[in-house]
Amino acid sequence: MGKEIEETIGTFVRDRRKAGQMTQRELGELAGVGTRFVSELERGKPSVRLSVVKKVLAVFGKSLGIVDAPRQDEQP
Amino acid sequence: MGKEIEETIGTFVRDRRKAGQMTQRELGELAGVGTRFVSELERGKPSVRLSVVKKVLAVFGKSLGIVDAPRQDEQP
DNA sequence: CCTAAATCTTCCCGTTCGGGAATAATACTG
DNA sequence: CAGTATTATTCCCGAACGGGAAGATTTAGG
Repeated sequence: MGKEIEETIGTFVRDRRKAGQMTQRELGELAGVGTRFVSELERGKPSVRLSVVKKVLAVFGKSLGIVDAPRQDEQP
Repeated sequence: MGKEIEETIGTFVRDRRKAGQMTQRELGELAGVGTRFVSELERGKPSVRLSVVKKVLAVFGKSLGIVDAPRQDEQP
């Protein structure tokens, strides 16, 4: 089935951060969040605050939006 | 400029809830969250937990996803 | 209008998030 | 390998979330 949004966000953030040659600390400073949060976010921590996630995604020109829920019976 | 995601979520949830003839309490029970949270979510509370928002959106077959950030200089 | 339902607000309060620092574990590089 | 940079984990702790209930306020109907 589809990846959870937390995993999607984590993967996205890590990929973009690496693509930009940034360390977690640098990204944290840019986003105005702590390094521990960046680490946990990238690893898919399930319960995070929307407002803090937004700050990180904003660094990459992204935000959150409402999308169709992934189907339960999807093919891998 | 573009609506903030919190406002978008709030409006979406309220519209869909009304369309389904539900009260906030009924929606809360369906989603497994408190009525006060439903109220605050619908009114765009900025700092909410991703995991709890997901539970509410799931009732309507929706989830959250990464989208392009709304431009700052957009037309209304 | 008047009433009842629905929503909003406030309260107390347990839970947990997130910052910062320190430490451990992992990944790079020469 | 060794030595270092980066990342993960743990700790303490203040801040904030979210539940439930009670009380105000708004809305909807008759």
